[in-house]
Amino acid sequence: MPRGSPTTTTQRIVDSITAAIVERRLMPGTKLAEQRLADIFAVSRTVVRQALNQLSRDRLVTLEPARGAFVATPSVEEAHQVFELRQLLEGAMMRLLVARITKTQIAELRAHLKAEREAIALNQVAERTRLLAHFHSLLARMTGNQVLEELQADLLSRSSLISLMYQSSQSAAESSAEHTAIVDALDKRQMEVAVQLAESHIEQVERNLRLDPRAPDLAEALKEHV
Amino acid sequence: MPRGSPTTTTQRIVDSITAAIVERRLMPGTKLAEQRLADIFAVSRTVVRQALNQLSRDRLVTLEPARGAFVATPSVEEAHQVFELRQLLEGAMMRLLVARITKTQIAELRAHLKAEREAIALNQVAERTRLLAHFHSLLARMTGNQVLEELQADLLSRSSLISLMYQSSQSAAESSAEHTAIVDALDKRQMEVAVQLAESHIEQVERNLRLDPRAPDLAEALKEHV
DNA sequence: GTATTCGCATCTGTATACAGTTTGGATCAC
DNA sequence: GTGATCCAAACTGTATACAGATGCGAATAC
Repeated sequence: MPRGSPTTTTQRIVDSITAAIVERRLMPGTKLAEQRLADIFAVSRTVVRQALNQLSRDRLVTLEPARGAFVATPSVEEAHQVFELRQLLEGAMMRLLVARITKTQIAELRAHLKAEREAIALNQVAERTRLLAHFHSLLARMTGNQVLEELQADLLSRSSLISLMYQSSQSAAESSAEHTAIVDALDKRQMEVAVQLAESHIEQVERNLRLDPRAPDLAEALKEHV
Repeated sequence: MPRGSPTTTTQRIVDSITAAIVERRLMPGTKLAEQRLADIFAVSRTVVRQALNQLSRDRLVTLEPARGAFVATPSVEEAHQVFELRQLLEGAMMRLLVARITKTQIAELRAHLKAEREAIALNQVAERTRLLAHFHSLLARMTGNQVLEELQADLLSRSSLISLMYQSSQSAAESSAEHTAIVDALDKRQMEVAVQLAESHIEQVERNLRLDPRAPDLAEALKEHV
């Protein structure tokens, strides 16, 4: 059981804050004061600090010495690096999956794709966002490599923070179509096609971000000196 | 500055324990009692606990509820997954590096290779082990992707723990020769050759481990029930 | 002699207390 | 009226205190 024990108090708080960040209820740069969180979760600052430390290792929170914890504001450079890594990783995952994916797993993916399309058709924004990200979790899980799966989970939550910071102009329908193409290639065991599709999909996701250096850097300059 | 601040007290302790584990001064399974560490480092248990939490996220230490912290004893399965991920990742790194590595970097790698050979010739065991691992850090750094570099650092320390748990029968000279072949391929921009060499190198490292399921599983069974 | 149970010592998990730093505002000088 | 300085409130970082759990050993029953 590599991943932390069932549901310790600290983990509960980590999960709660993670969800709040990913679901855009906490915006990047928001200060996370220890005492306030302690009051909210009805625990002592000790436990809150542990949670904040974990979140900082996940890069969802940055800790500034003697100043406190803030929801992370990933730089353009970091954003690019996260997506570059995802591109490498998901390409590599395709090579694994073409060799070892089962018919059952393909069916599971197809069911997921259907759910994606439904959420898109019904215009359920939160749900479709969740599903579009979850597709990538599924792929990682299907490699059967838990270390890889955990890494992917980290990268996905960071991606999520990045996407909400540099709003994406990507069409959900387009994304879902790309997912479908990837599953088709996997189903037909077309390795190079799958790799190519997976890599260009991530590239597409990145390209659709507003990675305009001006706005975010201004925000960061602000944060540094105010 | 993604990586934690310069040298906080906590980080000092994390680094110290990490070094102790990697340099085989703390064997897998060793109990890390909080008060003893607090005495050794002349700090309170609060700080030690923070360090242990970080180490547990790096998978170098496992925390058992109400029982304490222990130097991790990675399972055969986990070992395999770490190496599988490294194989994917380093293969992918080659694709990046063939495209962007500079002559200066190649020269740096060649200098490193020379140092490897010297340490091997002089039979400096600790130094040659360090250098053989550092080669992989260098490759990661040269991608210019800091997120990737940090991931690689994590995987390398885990690999180090794994190697000392399942002693490697690998010849250092052979490893170094494989490193040289990889650099040659990068120098000549032979992408597929470099990828192939990098992947088979990691495979070779894994194959040379005593991944005998009996011994370690027995040790773990022990740990669970005694 | 073996096995089981009870109790004490030790250790972890959490809360609280205290010291040092940062921050924001008010006061004062100009 | 504008700017700098100083002070107080608030917050972080660390240590300590306390409660609960664990584990080991002695004592007892069989």
